[in-house]
Amino acid sequence: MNKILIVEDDHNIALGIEDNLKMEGFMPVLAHDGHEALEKVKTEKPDLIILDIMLPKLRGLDVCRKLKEDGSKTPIIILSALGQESDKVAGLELGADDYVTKPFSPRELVTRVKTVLRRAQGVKGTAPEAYKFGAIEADFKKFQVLKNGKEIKFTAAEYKILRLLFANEGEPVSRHTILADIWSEDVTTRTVDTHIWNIREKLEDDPKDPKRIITVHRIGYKFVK
Amino acid sequence: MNKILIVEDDHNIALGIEDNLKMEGFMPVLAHDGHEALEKVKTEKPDLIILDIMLPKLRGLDVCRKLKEDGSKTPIIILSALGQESDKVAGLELGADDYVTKPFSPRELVTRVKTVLRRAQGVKGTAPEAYKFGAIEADFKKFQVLKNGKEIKFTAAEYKILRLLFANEGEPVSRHTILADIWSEDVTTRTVDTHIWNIREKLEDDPKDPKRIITVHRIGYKFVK
DNA sequence: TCTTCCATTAATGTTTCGTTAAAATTTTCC
DNA sequence: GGAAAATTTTAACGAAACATTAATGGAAGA
Repeated sequence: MNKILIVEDDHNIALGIEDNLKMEGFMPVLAHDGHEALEKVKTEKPDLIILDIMLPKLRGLDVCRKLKEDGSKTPIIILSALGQESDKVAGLELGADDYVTKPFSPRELVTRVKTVLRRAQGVKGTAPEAYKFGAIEADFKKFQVLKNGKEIKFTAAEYKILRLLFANEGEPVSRHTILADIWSEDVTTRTVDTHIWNIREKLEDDPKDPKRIITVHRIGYKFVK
Repeated sequence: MNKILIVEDDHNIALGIEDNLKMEGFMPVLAHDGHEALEKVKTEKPDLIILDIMLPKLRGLDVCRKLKEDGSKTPIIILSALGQESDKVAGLELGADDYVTKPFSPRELVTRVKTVLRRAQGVKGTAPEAYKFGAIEADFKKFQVLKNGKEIKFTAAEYKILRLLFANEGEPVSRHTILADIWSEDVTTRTVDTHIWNIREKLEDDPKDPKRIITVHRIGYKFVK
């Protein structure tokens, strides 16, 4: 069973994450600041670290850097609020394996944890983080989507949906799956439609006649090359 | 008769599967989370495991991994929702023998169970949700059917009927079975006819003289290569 | 021949989706 | 901390897609 170190100063968030990971069968361990984090990495030897980038005493990025300096191979998922984009990118460059932006749904975090662990355990066939389809290049690690070499700006929600659709290229993803993965279940269905509409406006040549983000009536949406 | 372990947290789905397997002469055993599953594998020694990938406590993939680690040879069929492609792929690579995407028809699952059991003695090789008959290629996970390389658009209901017929290729499927499988309860019989008609219009070279979707008088319809 | 079952078409009813605007919320910036 | 900006969510309505019913004639089998 996988042990997961949660480095998070906000107690409520930490407990929420802990509960959700427990329910999924993981063994969570808590640390409230950077120093405690480094200590517990040694004593607990977790399989994965969930690291809030905004920490007291020692900044999350410093924790990340320190671990890598020490030669740690433990995968890291960064938690960051929006508007810390430079921090996120910096974190990824320091060797973080994934990021989750606040606010996130428990489900989303669990999905990322599973994905990163699977990847760390060397199972092939997992969704990559960079895609290139026709005129579109997407690198979700860099928060960057290019169309004909020009950057398209997406909002956080749009990124999350887009990444989900890309990861399931060719296959429809149901509204329900999108909702469950990205929100905590209880959002009106139409919200997804609106986001899809906005994504199409930015991504498609002709949003009225989409070629990439295809509606599969009564089933969901799918992304095609 | 063969003993089959159903690992599924949703009670209704579990009972539905159980009923259908019983009717086909199998001996179903239930487990509703990952820990119980591992336990029952030891105590019950099933011939096949039907495993929902989304489970509380212990993730389906971990159950799968754990079994293989323990050297279990018991075949596994994975149940997964739409849009969890990466999980499905990972599952197959972890040694699952087949997967079925929710929502599935009971009949289809039974067919898979039989196929996997038959295969368990002899040759290996997965034939999941994709079929190729003559000029027709069907990929139900992509919701895509090609005829001579060109896509034919089917509605959701048509897909379900088609998938049912394909899964029972060569054997007639009764109207009653179609109704029971695709609609929960009794709809007017004529509805099926209309859908069959529409499918023929799209699939057949000459809908008036069908070669693929054959009427078996007083019995039902069958799909032939 | 007679009855039952099926094909076929059109029409009606229902659900789902696209689209827009505006309200609510969150984030940014001062 | 508070105003402004950006984003997310809700609501609403029309349009499109789809499912179902109904009705008629024709084919198959007893």
